[in-house]
Parts: sequence; C-alpha cells; structure tokens
Amino acid sequence: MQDLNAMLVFARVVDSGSFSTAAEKLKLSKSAVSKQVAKLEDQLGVRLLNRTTRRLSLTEAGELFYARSTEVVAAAEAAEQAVTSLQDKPRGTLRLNTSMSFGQRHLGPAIPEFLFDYPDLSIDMTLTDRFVDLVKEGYDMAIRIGNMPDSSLIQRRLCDMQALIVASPDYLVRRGAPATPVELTQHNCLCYAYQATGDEWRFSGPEGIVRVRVGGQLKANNGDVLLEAAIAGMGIVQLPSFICGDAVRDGRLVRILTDYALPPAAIHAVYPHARHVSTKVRAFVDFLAKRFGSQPYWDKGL
DNA sequence: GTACGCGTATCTAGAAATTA
DNA sequence: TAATTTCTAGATACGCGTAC
Repeated sequence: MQDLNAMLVFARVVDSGSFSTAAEKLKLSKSAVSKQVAKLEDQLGVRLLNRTTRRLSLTEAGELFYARSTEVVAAAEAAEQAVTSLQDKPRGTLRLNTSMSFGQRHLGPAIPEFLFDYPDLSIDMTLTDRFVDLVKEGYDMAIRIGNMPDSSLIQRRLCDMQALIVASPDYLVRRGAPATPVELTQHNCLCYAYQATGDEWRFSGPEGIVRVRVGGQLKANNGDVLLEAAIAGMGIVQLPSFICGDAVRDGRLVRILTDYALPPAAIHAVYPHARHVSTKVRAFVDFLAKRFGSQPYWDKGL
C-alpha cells in the first residue's frame, strides 16, 4: 500500500512538469518534494521519472502509475470534499437525548423552528430520564437537567433552572402547609427517582443549610407523573419550574417554603469531547442558548 | 558565465514508541 | 504517568549539471 501523500506529490510534480512548481503549489520545499518522489520510487522499486537538471519526463512505469494515481487522488479529494461540506453547514442526522418532561414541553415545540432553518438536517430524538452514555450509545449530544457531575464531556450551560416546592391547594387545606423544611418529614413527599441527592432535599434558609430526608407513597423517574400526582392532591413535590410553572400560575399548585432557597442548578447541553465539534451540534446548542436565555420564558410570573 | 532546477547532507521539531 | 529515546517529515545550505 503506497503513501497517499507521496502519490499526491508525485501527481502534482507530473501535472506541473517541475519539482519546484509542485513544491510551490503544495507549500513544501523542493527537497521535501524530491524526497517524497524518491521514497515512492524506493517503495515501488521502479523509477517513475526521468529527470535531468532541466527536464522531467515520465518513464513507462511512471505513466502507468500516474494514470492510477490521479484516480486515487481524485477519489481522496472527493471524499475530503464530502466531509468538509458536512462541516460547512449543518446536515445529516443529529442524535439527541433528553429527559421526557423537558423534551415534550420545551424541546419538541422548539425543534420545528430550528429545522426550518436547516432543511438538510434531521433530528433523531430519544426521551428518557436515564443518564445515557453518549459515546457508547452513539448520541451526538444530550440536554441534561440539574447540576452536572465531573465528566470528560463538554458541558455548555444553556440557562438557569429554578426548582420549586409545591403542593395542591386541596392537599394544603387537608394537611396544612409546612413552615420549615424539617416539617416535610411529617408529609407525603413525592420523590424523583433520579435525583442526585437521593431522598434528601437541601435548602438554604434563615438558619443556614438544612438537609431533610423525605419520603412518601410515590417515587417516580418522571417529572410529569409527579406533577399529576401533586395536582391530584397526593402530596408535596420538588419540581423544576419548566414542569410545574404553568400549574403554579393557574393555581392548581401552590408554592410553599418560599423563604427557603433550593440549591442553584442549570440546564446544560453536553456532548462528547472531540477535537472538532460538529456544526450540527454547535448550531443546535447556539439555537437553544438563544431561545432559552439565562432567564427562560417558563420562569416568567413565578 | 550565469541562472535555474534537482539532489544530498545536515539540522530541527514534533510525533510515536519505549521504559521506569 | 512522566521522562526518554527513536523515528519521521520538512527546512536550509550547498554542490552539480544543463540550458541559454
């Protein structure tokens, strides 16, 4: 198998009829070009060019090799062009992973606007609340909610995420509203199964950091299931504002423990670390960052 | 004689492989 | 994992041969 680069250099020398001109075109020194051709001849065990200090001509073997080389070089350049054009503007398929609730509520409605601008691009979106292995499972990127663990993935913060402690008015009439986080232990708390801190809810209030281990009749790995249970009056739940914001605004849920702040968190775009991030990933991340902004629309009026 | 162009020797920088 | 060694590609300087 011959060195493709040496083959390209040889083809350029023949095309231009001179080592010097080929070197200039290839942005190499004359000696580098000379060495490449000499190496190629050594590998092939045959002389390709007859050269004097003033003239070049192809040997019989050189003519044969040149004809084949131009085909190979043209194919390589076509392949390079195909890949380069893929990077020029977003195209192909973007494999995307995100949580069920965020995907349904906020990504789904945003995607048509994005794809309208990029007709050569398609999106293959998978919704799951599980933390997938992007590299192993072949995803281009994921949108992840909450604080990110240390990882080799590239993370770009899209916007802040506000979490709220909420319950239905009906539940609060029946059970009373807790005045402090510690009182949550006396309530039916609905827990998110994939929460990083497990069943421990953390607050920052007048008395400092408060950690409370909560529990109740329902634990689920999906925010919308918890939302519906809370609206039905089942208990108290901690949910991101992008899930429960509408229910709070229209009165189906009521915020409680408003004197206590929950740990700050954010929504991130994450993608595998690579020397070159594809244009389709970069375009989609830019689009989301612009659409959601630092203070996203779902936080308005809360 | 001069200009031009190729080849060789030598040096350098960066990458890859090896070793502790 | 870091340090060291080896390999490779490319640049510069210079010599040589040929054309004008």
